[in-house]
Amino acid sequence: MPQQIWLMKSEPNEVSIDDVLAMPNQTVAWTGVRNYQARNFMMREMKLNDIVLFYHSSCPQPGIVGLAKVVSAAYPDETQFDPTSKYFDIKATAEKPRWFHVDVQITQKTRWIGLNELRNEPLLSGMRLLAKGNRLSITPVSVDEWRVIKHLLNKS
DNA sequence: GCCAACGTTGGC
DNA sequence: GCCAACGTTGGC
Repeated sequence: MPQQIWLMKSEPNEVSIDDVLAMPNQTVAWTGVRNYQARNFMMREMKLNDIVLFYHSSCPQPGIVGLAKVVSAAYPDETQFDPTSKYFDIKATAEKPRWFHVDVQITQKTRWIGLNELRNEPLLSGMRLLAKGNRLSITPVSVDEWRVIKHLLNKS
């Protein structure tokens, strides 16, 4: 499968792009996903070196704040086994883990492209992120949408 | 804090 | 398998 592009949401009060930049290798284990569709994207469709748009959600300035890439295959999310974690899942076992995730490495902090700016771009009207009622924390981005976003990034 | 929209759970 | 009730997401 050719390289794909993804948009991944993170809440900056949990893990901001600056938090990730401060981590070893600027890499974060994308734990805590508890939605099957988002999990399945990571388990079944993500490939090494896929491009990731790093998005801040549930915050005063929601939007794209950086670029990243997928740097691991999917593996079991340790937080599902930890009773003290808010992501603990009592139905998950080491033999049959429920939740998997990849590791993501920041490649570039970019300017902020706010939700409004994305919405105001007609060429992005089909973006899954912008679909009415979308709540998925991981959404695919088409090659055409990626091209438009790269263009936006090159503007001031 | 509100609330629309969606996903999950569990009784039947 | 249906679907009501409940929980979560996330922008505003």
